[in-house]
Amino acid sequence: MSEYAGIHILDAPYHIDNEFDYFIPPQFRSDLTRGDFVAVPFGTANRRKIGIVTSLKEHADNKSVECKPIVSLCDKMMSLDDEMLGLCEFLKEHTLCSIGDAVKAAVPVFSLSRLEEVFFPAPDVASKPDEEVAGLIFEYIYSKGSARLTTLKSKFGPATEPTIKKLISAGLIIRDFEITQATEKSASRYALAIDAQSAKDIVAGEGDVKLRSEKQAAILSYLAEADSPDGEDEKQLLSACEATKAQLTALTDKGLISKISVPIDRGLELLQEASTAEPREVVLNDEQNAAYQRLCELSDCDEAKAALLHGVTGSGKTSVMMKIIDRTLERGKGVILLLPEIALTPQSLEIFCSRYGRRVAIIHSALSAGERFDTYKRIKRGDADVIIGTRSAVFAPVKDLGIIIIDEEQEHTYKSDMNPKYHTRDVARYRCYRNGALMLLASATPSFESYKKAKEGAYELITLKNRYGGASLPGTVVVDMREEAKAGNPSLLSALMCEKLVKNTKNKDQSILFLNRRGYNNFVSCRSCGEVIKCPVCSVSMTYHTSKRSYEKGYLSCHWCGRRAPLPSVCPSCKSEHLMGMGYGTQRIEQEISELLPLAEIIRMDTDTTIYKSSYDQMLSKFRNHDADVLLGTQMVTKGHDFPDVTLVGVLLADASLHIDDYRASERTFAMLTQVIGRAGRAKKAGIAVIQTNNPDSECIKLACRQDFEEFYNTEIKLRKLLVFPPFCDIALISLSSSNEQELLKASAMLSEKLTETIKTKYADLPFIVYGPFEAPVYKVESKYRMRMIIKCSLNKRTRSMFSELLCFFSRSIPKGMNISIDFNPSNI
DNA sequence: AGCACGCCGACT
DNA sequence: GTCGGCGTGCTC
Repeated sequence: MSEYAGIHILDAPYHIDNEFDYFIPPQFRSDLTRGDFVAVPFGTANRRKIGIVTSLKEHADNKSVECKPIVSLCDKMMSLDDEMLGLCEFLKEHTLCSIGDAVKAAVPVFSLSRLEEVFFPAPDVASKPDEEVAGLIFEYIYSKGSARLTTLKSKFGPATEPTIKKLISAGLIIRDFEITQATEKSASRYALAIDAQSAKDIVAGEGDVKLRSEKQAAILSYLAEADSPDGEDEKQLLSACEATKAQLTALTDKGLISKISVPIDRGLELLQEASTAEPREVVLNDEQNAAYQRLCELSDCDEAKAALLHGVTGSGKTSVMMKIIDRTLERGKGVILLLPEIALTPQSLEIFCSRYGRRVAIIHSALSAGERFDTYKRIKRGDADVIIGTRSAVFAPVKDLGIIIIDEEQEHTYKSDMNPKYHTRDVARYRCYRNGALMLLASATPSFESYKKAKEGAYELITLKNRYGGASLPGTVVVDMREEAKAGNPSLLSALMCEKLVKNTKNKDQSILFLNRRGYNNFVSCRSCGEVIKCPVCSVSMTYHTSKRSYEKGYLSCHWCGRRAPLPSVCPSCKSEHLMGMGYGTQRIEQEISELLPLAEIIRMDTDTTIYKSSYDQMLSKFRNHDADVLLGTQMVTKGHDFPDVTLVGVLLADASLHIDDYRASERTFAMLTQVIGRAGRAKKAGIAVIQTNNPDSECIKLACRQDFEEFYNTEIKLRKLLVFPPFCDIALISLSSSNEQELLKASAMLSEKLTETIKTKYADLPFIVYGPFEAPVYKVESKYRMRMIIKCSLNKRTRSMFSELLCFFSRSIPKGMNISIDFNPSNI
């Protein structure tokens, strides 16, 4: 029986994330296995840490140090099986994260539980310390029996830690650790507890309550101005009023405002109701049936396979998916179905819940800690074998996995941008490989990486060319907005768009308008000096938003940090009064349409109107029930919902996303246009799509109008090859960030030097193309400056180990407050 | 990350 | 002469 265990510490930083050997006390030897979680002493202070057993061995590898013993075993329930442990090791190697980061992604509880320091009074203490603070702290611990460090710190301030050290060395108290569950995620919001008018009176000094502090008055007047029953977010409120939490507390105590705690759980109760609906019968047409038969062959052989289901919008991919899920379940195997967050609506879930009932488990980012853990256990017990969720659901511990389906495969939300920076596709491929399962990617506009692989035969390519039920693609009209401008139309709504909207509404048909820009005015600039108002902590301009439905009053908002500020009355730089809002957002368009169609019901759907998932769902059902005529919004309106009565789709700025500084700009634009155009004419009624653009000659826009993915791919892929961009190479993005600009510049120079040196010496045989260091496209965010380097290379074991060395070197030598990260094939450049 | 060891400046 | 600054190096 093994006497030693190799262990990875869960919260180790990357450069010390090695296997450490520990002695296994005899009582643990019989049931300790790889993948178990244990508590171990670590470091000179022997602080208690949680670790995971990654190997068992007869002898310790390092003979020069004595092994410390394992302290205790965690519940076996949590232990990782061989597949999951392997996955963690895979993630460490492929994304340069620590084992701990990978474990936290795979087992949600570990990201939510922490070790906390607790103090107990030592037995047989004769006298309390005579020094004042020490006496107070000691007495507190003594009277309570025990106390956590965090509690003590908040009660006794910065002197706490040194004092505690003294108390420990004097033998008066004992230190221990306990594992605590992090508290439920909730956001604090504040609303007026009195009516807006009385609040305004108080601010003006006319009310029955007198305010001493100007900041309190500012808060009160801000809330009175907004006057929203949902209240205002604490963070935004504080930054807008430049106030502190104490002032909010003071107002709350006076009874003038009230605090609302909103759990960041966005209403899942809708799902339970959904499961009572009658399951819909699935009938496949010939083309769908052929696709299904092919998938069955791939799935039935129980070998790891991958397929790409490429079907035009409306071709009925969902039905094929449902059939193959049925089939997989019949064969006694588990299913994971992944959807982009935005497509995870009660309507889309209802289809699956009604069909598979209690076997379904739903996982998404907004689950509370408790729900997440319950779901995890339910799946692990085998009580749920149809897992539906967003990217983190790819880790669901399903028994006997048979298929992983990734719907809307090209969506960039499948790439994580936090550690571990994995792509869902890669995790799915690994898991399918381990389980002999089928990975099925589905999309109308696949990513270039996947489509290339499919064409080369690495994935089985299955195509659905026809729309289901004979529905026809909408006719498309491209409007040249430059001509509109020449003709003196200052609006973002072309004459044609207006005409179609009016006609459509008159006919009681519905319309969808898509504009990928929130707010009222894009930015505010001064007509005298040309200055644009920028966010004080980010290097971007602020967007003007209106409050509620009055188009008069509004505020400035930074879309990068969320900061809000009132609109100044004079230009901050030249004091001129001629400030003007420029550029159009959804709010401005909403106003124009309501003037154009005074009787129509308009729904505006963007992040501002959908703070809660429930409001998003309500809007969609309202539109579906034909209780509204126009649905106007950002990305959200483009996603897979069937609205049979929609006959007009308008894209207001088709080229807006074409000019962003990313090699995938046209790929994304094409996908977005294809999707939104596909929203029209889903049923018997014929539809039309009006595409407004300043770039009517763009091939991307023309091909999207024809929904000709094949042609678009063929053209664009040549360009990629010529310029050497993915999928013909890999991209590594190294980012450095710090609030100290001087230090950052120094560090990035050092990084560049070190990188150049490394690839010229030890890795001279490998091709690397290095760009930078340069400033990130948005150089400053929340007062942190960001530099980056981009490296084109071909990822393999050796290139990854080059980056790993670099990351190790920097993560131990960079100053405090600075951050380095390496992202392979990032979703945004 | 956290903690110890270690070598130079401003204080009783 | 000491207290304490943070540079460097290690953690089974």
